[in-house]
Amino acid sequence: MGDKFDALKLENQLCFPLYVCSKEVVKRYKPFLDEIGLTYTQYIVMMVLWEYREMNVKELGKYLFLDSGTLTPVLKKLEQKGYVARERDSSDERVLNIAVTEKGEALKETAVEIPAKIGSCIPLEEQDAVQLFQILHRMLDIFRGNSSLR
Amino acid sequence: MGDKFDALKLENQLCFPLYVCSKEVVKRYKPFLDEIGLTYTQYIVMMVLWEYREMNVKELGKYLFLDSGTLTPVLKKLEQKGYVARERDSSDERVLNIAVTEKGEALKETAVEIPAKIGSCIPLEEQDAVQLFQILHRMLDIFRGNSSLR
DNA sequence: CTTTATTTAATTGTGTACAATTTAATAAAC
DNA sequence: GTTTATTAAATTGTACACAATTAAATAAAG
Repeated sequence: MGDKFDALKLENQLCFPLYVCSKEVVKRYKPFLDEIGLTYTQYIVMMVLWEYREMNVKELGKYLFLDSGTLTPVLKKLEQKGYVARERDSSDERVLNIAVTEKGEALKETAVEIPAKIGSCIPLEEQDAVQLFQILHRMLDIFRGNSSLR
Repeated sequence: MGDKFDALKLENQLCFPLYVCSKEVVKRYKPFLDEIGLTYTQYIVMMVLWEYREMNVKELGKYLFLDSGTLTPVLKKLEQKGYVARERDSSDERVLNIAVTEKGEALKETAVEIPAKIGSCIPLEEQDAVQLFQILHRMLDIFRGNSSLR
């Protein structure tokens, strides 16, 4: 029937399955990311840079919803691995530009195989997957402040 | 049009918005959880214990998708705060039972207000929220191995 | 009964995440 | 031109999250 504490039950939350599904899906990426020696966070940073070639830390943070406290060590690690170059902007020394290196560009050729391999990591019917994709992207737009995109 | 690297674009991923939305929603819980002095992880542990009163670490981990490396320090913190009691099982000393204390039970009365306050943390139309809830719970069931529940 | 295998938590090490502060550089105000 | 405010990264501190290992207890096999 339900008592006054039903609202506190885990099964009635939207947040909890969101939190768990996110973690579980990311966890399923690991074997594939291990093959190219990247963590999930490093991977999404590289995805942005593969697409845009160069971006500063602030822009990267806005795009990925991560702050400098998270990005700084991740970018230093990617620099160590030789996939990105970190260089201060010549016209504004506060800005740090991150650019893909040739080695980083080469990694893209291996990485491009990953999304297909990973398809089965999200155990949903095609229909549900599409629905989920749309709803989450609508939410993302709102978080980005682009709610006008409907 | 799209090139051979389209699969690597962030906007084409399902995982990324899942990852971001999870973090952003949890972040929006913070002001409310601060009021009762709990972190999100501590909160979901308490939610299980408020419902079941007592559970051992292994069961708790299965329920929350967390391992002892995460739970041990969280449970010690909750014990410090006086909300739970940690006691070895008398019939099997390997098992650590976690039980809500009276103080923990008292906290429930304050916490019950939280879910309602938080409603607006997920910026979705009612219809989308219901859809999302159903899809994520289907996914959760599969992760739990209960795929037979349809 | 003793050796071996399994199970449960705890521990260790690495990598995020994020709030809050600090530092340096640039811009704005005076 | 100097003071003041703002901005961008880096740093610091706290709290997960998880893989891998360890330690202790129990169960199974011999």
